[in-house]
Amino acid sequence: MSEHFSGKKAAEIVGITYRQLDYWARTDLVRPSLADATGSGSRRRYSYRDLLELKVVKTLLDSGIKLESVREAFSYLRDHLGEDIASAQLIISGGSAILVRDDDELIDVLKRGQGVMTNLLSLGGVQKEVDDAIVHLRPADAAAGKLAVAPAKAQKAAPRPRRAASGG
Amino acid sequence: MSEHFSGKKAAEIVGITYRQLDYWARTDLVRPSLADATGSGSRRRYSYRDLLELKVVKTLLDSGIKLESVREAFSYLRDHLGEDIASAQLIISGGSAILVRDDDELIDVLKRGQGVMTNLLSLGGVQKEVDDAIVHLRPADAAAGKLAVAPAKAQKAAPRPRRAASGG
DNA sequence: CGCTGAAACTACGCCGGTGTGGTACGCCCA
DNA sequence: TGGGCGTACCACACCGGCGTAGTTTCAGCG
Repeated sequence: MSEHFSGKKAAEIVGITYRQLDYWARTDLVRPSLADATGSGSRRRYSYRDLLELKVVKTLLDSGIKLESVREAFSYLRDHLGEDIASAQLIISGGSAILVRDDDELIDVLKRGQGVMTNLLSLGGVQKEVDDAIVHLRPADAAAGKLAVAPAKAQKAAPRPRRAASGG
Repeated sequence: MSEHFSGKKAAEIVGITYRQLDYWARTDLVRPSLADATGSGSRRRYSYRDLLELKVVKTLLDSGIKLESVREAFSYLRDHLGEDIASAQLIISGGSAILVRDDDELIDVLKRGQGVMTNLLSLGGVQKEVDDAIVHLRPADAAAGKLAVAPAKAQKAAPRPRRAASGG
């Protein structure tokens, strides 16, 4: 029933316009992994994991990153991001990106990157925001706590929906 | 003779197109502080300090930051950036920006910013790059070391030389 | 099995940030 | 004071990333 999210819901939850969601899907940035659009009238179905990705994109945009850079960062993210999202730190710099799990490691990377611009994002916070938004936008029944569990599971069970990314 | 830089030279040194330099000057992002344009045929004169600002902008752009965010960051930078450029770390996040001088302070800020995107730049490296570029593009006479002094002064005038620009 | 509403699609426009190319104007030197 | 050259200016175009409006088509219901 509610393991998936419609396009509109997804947009609401992560705080973007439908137009953005649509554009990102078409241009291969974040596609619904449960059900892609198959023409006019069909329906996209976003997974919880997709919401996380959408939220990361939005967060990056809000912080002043160009969409182009976000695309490049994501080609890296998809390969290296496992289930343990909350504890990871994402660092992007131009076209490159790095994932860091440990705080000390993070500091190390920062010091090494002298002179080079570095963009940093704590993924744990992103996940929390999405969870909160889902609960807030819940139509009553889910407020019963059902979905408060599902997200935790979703990140563990999520297989990797691989789509053909066309170049970058 | 060489305390200032023409528009074209400035663009060369920092590695941007003249069109960008022109656009940025017109739109009030980085203006030549020694002599602004007063109409067609006039000449802009950039100071060394201006070069640093230009280079910071370019570095931010290269790292994937939107020009709009750069503008906002600079309105903060101009107020708070003193002489001690080399030891400062610039952190921007969307519209806000922070300057950090100390490494521990930096780490503190990063941890505090859980979930919020953070963009980080070490200004010391930027200065070094500019200095190198100036030397490399020198037409002989300046290679005599005249200008190698002026930049050095800028960073030495600082009250506390915390971290030398050697790292990078 | 047909209706209907929602969501995907299409077409068009806008704006910021630049590339290109041509023009006009000062600055410097003779 | 005039000539040449460097440079600012101007007009035009383009492209990405959307907003807006209108159209098409499917999903799900009765």
